[in-house]
Amino acid sequence: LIGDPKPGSERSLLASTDAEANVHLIKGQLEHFLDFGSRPTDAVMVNNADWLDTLSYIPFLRDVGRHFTINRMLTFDSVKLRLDREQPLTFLEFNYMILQAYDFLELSRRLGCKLQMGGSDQWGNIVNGIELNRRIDGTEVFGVTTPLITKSDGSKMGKSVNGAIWLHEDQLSHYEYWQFWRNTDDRDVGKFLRLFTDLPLSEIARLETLEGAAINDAKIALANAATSLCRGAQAASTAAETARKTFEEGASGDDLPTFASLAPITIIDALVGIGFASSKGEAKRKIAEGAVRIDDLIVTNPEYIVPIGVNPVKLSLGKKRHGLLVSG
RNA sequence: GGACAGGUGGCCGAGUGGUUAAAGGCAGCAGACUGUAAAUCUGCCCGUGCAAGCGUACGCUGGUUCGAAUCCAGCCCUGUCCA
Repeated sequence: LIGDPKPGSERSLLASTDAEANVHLIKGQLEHFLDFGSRPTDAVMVNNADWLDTLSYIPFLRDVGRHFTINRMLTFDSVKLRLDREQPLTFLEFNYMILQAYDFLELSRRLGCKLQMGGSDQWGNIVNGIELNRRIDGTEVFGVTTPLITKSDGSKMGKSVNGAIWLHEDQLSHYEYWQFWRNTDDRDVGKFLRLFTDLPLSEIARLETLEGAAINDAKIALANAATSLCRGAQAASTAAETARKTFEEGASGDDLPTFASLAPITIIDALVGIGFASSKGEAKRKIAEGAVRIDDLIVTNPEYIVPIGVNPVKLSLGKKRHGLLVSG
């Protein structure tokens, strides 16, 4: 219910019911990668509300707060950035690092947790937790941080940046997820293969040597492996097959995004309906730019009516975005 | 509580009475070139409409004016310094 200070602005506060719903969703996603069972080596997911909710302010300040100096807290990046930019930082946000440090203390006490891992932006928070354990309990715990994953163009692979890559199908279909990896920048292919797939390193080494047009094979391997891992093998092969049909044969696969209509509709409504354009105006502009095709024929007439029949109609925006218009 | 500075489109940031749907940059989308890559060049980038236009928009609410992002008043919010 309290988040890390974001660089830009204050976080909006989540209602506790929303936070709870998020917990379930996150667990669902993690289950693709971890086993939450009862065996000794299985993963456990805990809720820090279990200990944070019952904290009393004054005892907490006396026991934990005295181990933190403001001087030090002000030097952490998340805080410093806000202050340097003359942006507001509320006391609520300022407290986040203390609470995260305290979480580590509780995890160590309750579950014998010895290691905290996170992105490099969590460095300060993790170090605070390590020190807190040492100062209060005299226990030795550890932290590991990894560099934030960036693309070769310098942009972060975060959920807040545009073109976010969503783990959950509701946010991004299997096909689009596959396409994300398929469209990886050449320079990132090797890195992503290592980070996001469990392919043998020898195989990755081989794929990395591909150059020129052949590097596309490596991208396909990346897309297949990454999609299998997160979305399942079935989803990966369907997406791959759809992509193959669509891009290599000029046909269309059934995993493409679809938009259903009962009656023939205008090309503009079709573009908006399927999500290729966010407004009618944008749809018109794209038509004027010659970017819109129906069954691979460029549509120049904004009044064009798309026939909706038994067979799906392929609607394309640009070279990469394809979808199907179906009856229904 | 006081003094000063500020709140502009997804973000950054110009703009101090009309020619401002608001310069420029970033991000994004499309076209050309390619390999469903990058770089580069070009176009687009509030909504609606075929269009003229209309609607909405520069923290909020009022006011002045033929006309306000721009002037005035009150309020809200932020920063810096002071108490």
